[in-house]
Amino acid sequence: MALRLYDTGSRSKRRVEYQGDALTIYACGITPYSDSHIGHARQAIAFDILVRWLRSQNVPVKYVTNFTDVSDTIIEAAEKEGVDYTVISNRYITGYRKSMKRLNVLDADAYPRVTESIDGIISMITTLVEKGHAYQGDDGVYFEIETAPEKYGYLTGQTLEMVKSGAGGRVDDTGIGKRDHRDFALWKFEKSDGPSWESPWGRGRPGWHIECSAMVYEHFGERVDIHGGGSDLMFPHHEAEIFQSECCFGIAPFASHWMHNGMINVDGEKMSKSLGNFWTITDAIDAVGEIVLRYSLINAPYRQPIDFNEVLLKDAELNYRKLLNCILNAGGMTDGTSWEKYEKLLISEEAFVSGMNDDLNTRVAIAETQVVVKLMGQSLREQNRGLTDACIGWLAKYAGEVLGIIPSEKEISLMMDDRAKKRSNIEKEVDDLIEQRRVARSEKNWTEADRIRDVIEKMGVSLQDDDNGTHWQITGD
RNA sequence: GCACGAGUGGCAGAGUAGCUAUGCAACGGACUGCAGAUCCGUGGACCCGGGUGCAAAUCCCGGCUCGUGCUCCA
Repeated sequence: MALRLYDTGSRSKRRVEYQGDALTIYACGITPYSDSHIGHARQAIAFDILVRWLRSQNVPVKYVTNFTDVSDTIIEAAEKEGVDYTVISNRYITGYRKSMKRLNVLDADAYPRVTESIDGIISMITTLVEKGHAYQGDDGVYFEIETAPEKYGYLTGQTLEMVKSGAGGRVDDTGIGKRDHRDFALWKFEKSDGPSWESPWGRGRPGWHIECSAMVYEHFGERVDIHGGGSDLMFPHHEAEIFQSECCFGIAPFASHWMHNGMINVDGEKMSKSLGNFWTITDAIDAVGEIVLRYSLINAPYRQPIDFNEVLLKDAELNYRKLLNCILNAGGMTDGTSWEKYEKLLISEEAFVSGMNDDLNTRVAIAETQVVVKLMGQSLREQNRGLTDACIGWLAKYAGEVLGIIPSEKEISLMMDDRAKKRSNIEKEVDDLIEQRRVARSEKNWTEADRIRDVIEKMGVSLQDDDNGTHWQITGD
């Protein structure tokens, strides 16, 4: 396979390979305790682009992403509202799925939930206890780091000693029954009346990390080709998964590639509720539209931090408008037009493909898309239908199918209808005004001509004067 | 403190040894009565100091600055 992907484990770009019938991808999803934010959107889009790219290259892919549908945060939210915890998790899962759809994120093959994976979780913990990697403490079952110290720091380069010295007071609150503060919980015993399940060690609920190991096993077996999530999950979450899965099944590596997307800052600061610079996905979509949001989130390659700010959004919006206008001006999408006769398009294709194969460089991919949009602008001007159709074919495949930044054909044709309707509603009036303006212009009455132009533009119409007279079109909404 | 990553034109942001990134902005031009839109073109950059090379933004060493992580996190 031509795709080279950065692997956090080896800290290098490595060729992607797969062993079974399909390439397996697991991404850690959200904990649904509040509205999803643009950081969640970025993570989902990064993996969506990975899946779309592989599929467009005819690689069979199985993609699974989970919901951590039981957690302290969910339980707190439920208590606050006086509802069952499932009310909270279901509400935000529904909201998340809805947002993903709007952002053109394709459905994963499965969305497992912790609460539906309890059996698998218990069975993994049982094995870990039997093999001597886990022990029961006063308040839960813990994984014992000292039983596999060589695995510590695989993703983050941290050593056992560093965590002890640097973590300050925070390590005190993570469980009182541990032998070592770096051990992590596999099963937490029931404290009050929160959700809990029977287990060989007593009623309780899973620790945060074990769910993903269990779900990967359930869907893919002992190992997975690509595993990932936000870079903030590297430690401790993903390192904990490595301990659990590798020790449970006696295999290594658990994941061939670890893929981590970068975080989002807002106006140069970390996005957080307390700073008040927090964007939920729905807020962002309301502000700029769903595809512009998606465009802005793939403007930088997935590993780079993104600064979410006015300039980024303005840029994404402008470039998206250009793309969309070209398509609308060309009369919408056309089916299956190839571009192999046009050398410029082949060159752009080559650049796009090699950019994507180089660790999913969406920045290069977007740059090539912009090149093609420009070419299409020339083509429309010259009324070169063959080239225009070829450009549309290129854009449909690369900007549409791969990057997901073109609305569906259905939406495009709705936009076209809408334009046509608007046009026919005002056609007569505009034509009359243009005629009046033409007369004023022929009399060199520029004041009157400009006044009429203002009137026309207020109707949402833009005029173009050229040799053949005056043309007009509905301004992009 | 330790770990990981980053510092590129006015701005966003690719490139990782020799060949135009791209977009916005600026400037010049075509078109226009003017403007807008569109198109054509121009200039301008590689944090600092050393080193290796015919050649370094790109590799190596040192420094400075910034971001993130270090058991809530996408």
